Amino acid sequence: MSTALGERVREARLAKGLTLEALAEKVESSKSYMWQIENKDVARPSAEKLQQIAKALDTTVEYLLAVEAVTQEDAADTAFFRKYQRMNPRSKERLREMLKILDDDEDD
Amino acid sequence: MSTALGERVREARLAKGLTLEALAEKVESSKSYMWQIENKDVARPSAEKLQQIAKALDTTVEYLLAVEAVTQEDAADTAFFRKYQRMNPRSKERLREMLKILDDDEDD
DNA sequence: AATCGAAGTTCGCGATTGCGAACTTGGCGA
DNA sequence: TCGCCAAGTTCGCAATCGCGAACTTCGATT
Repeated sequence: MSTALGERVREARLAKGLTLEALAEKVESSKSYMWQIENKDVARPSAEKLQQIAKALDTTVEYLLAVEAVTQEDAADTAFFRKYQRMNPRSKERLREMLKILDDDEDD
Repeated sequence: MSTALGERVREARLAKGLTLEALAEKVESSKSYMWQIENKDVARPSAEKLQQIAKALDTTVEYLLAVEAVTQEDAADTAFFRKYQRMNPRSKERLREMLKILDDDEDD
């Protein structure tokens, strides 16, 4: 009766202490539809809606949609990327440099 | 008559040398619908469909949906993340450590 | 225990998605 | 130039989205 998507949305919503109505407002949607997404397995929202939801809940569409269980690794990855995005351009640049070095090192 | 989404899908599809039909097959959809997404501004695909498209075209839902022009910064960010994801766990771990350090440094 | 409000749930319906199948276009070889 | 085939396009319809408005639950307050 509920999907992985539904469970993830609910979990993220509650984690932020939001009600269905509050989420609906952030997302410019209706609470009845937010409820359906969380509870009815027929609810397959449009990409636009889901992106708004992801943004409101501070995650990504990718994460919300992931079919299989998200591994620890995946979770760490998206968390990493979110932090990265919030950094200032100089720090980003430095991280990108470091990646380049590590990446080259991998060929051995 | 065509949207940013449509243009991005078309661009990515052609870049990979795919026909509408070939893309449709990868995505488990129809070529008529692929065409509509690229050409009709009423086409607002479901999140699931768009994720399959993003995967087939080697991008992200986020990128395909981005409303405004994607800045150089954004492009660099997603490119960075894609590379990061392909690295081995040890390298990832090291990058995460580095981010932590740089992140703390930003408070000054 | 009665009332109140906030959160969640159900229902019905117009609007939109997504598809199959037929049709058009354009390039190329005989 | 004609036929041929692949790629792209149009059309009509079933299935689904997404919403408003009413209804239910349930805890808190008196």
